[in-house]
Amino acid sequence: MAFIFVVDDEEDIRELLKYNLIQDGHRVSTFENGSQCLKAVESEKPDLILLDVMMPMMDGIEVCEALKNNPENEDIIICFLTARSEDYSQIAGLEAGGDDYISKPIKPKVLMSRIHALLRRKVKLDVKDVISQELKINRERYLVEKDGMEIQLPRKEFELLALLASRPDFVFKREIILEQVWGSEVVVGDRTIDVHIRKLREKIGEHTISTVKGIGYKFNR
Amino acid sequence: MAFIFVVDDEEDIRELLKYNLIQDGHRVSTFENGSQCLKAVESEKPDLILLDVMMPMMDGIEVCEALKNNPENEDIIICFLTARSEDYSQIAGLEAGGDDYISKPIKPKVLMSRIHALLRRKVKLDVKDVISQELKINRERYLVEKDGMEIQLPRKEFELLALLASRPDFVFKREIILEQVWGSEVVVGDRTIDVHIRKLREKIGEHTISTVKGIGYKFNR
DNA sequence: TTAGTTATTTAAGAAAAAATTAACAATTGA
DNA sequence: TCAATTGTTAATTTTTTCTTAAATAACTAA
Repeated sequence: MAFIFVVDDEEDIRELLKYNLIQDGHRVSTFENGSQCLKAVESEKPDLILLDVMMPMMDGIEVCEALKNNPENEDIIICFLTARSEDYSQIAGLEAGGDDYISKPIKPKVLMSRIHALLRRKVKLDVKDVISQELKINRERYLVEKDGMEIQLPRKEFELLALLASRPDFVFKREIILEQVWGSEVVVGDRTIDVHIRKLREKIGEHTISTVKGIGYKFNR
Repeated sequence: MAFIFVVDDEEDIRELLKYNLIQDGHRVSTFENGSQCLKAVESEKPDLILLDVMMPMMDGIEVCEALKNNPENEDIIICFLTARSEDYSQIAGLEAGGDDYISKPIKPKVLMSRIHALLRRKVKLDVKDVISQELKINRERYLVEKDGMEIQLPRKEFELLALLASRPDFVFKREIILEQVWGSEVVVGDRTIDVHIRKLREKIGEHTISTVKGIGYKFNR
């Protein structure tokens, strides 16, 4: 579902978080300090980093700043882990680029609902070509390859397809689709999605996208 | 993207720069003093050197002079790193052959945009002729060869073509085109791109460049 | 089965984006 | 400096894409 880094100097916390996150279907890497994490980010970018604020050597805020200084990392969601005793206003006020914070002691249910909320905002597909059976999506070239044939899709159709294909089999709710493809400000009706779905199905095959009534649509693997 | 040397006596600075440059896709070698750097230049020439001015033993200006004494190194871009307290006029006045300077403390974003600007100047010089089917682009001579016929293109048209042709099939967004061909400071309208595209198509053929509505343009392989 | 809800389909019109044209400004070079 | 070339803008037209509306079909649950 998502690729998540956990950075905390205490092993217990790392294990707790890892266990819960994996249960929830995510891929997880843990690090016991900031520099390990930064190094790892160079080779593979996670979707989200859970970052302890209080750590020896390099604190979470520094790690966050180091990350956010690089535009390539702007898509990574940072969520701080703070001890309850720490000053919230301080955390909230730091403009280091964090997206949220969760205070310890960590309640797994709270953690998970926060993570879900954060990931929902993201979903911004990575730039790599998503490949799925006889269908290839090339984000750089803005085109779709179906059985070797190149198909040019209009912008919205392309983005819609790219979104759905970013997580095959995952059902995207209509609201999420609107949020991701149209953006939160723009207000368009639900029918608009249908029409685009229809055009997509015409172009890339009826079976590739299926409807989940009452919920939304999904891309079939 | 480019091969960059970093010369600074402080390890922290070296690491910071290296980290950011690598993130940006460059190949980086670091040196803690001038003579190490000079020796390395003999075996492989970098595209750009980030050179601290204040260093024990041999300062950055001496290094620069030593480099520029050898005509073989004239293509290497030198960018000085200076402490804020140092006298700018002194730096600016030194005719040692530096191309730019960045003052400490270094803000990675500033650094990167400078580096981009410097490299943009360079890339134009040393990228060899891009060849694509019956079309050859000669960056040194600023002309295009179409079916053996030489076509002289105006500067902007040439740069636009050269940019698109540097990555055939890749869709360049309008904003990127503006950034690369016109530069980030200059503000020109989107229609300007259209007009240049049109002139290009007239001269080198309609099919060579295609439009991706809502996104930008691409050069067809 | 049937009412109620939700999705599909179609066609048409609105909106957005790009192409085109022509005129004007800036630059260059003689 | 003047003429020619190059670059930019503005206005208009054309094309493409997006959205809506309305009728129909499909599904769901009582």
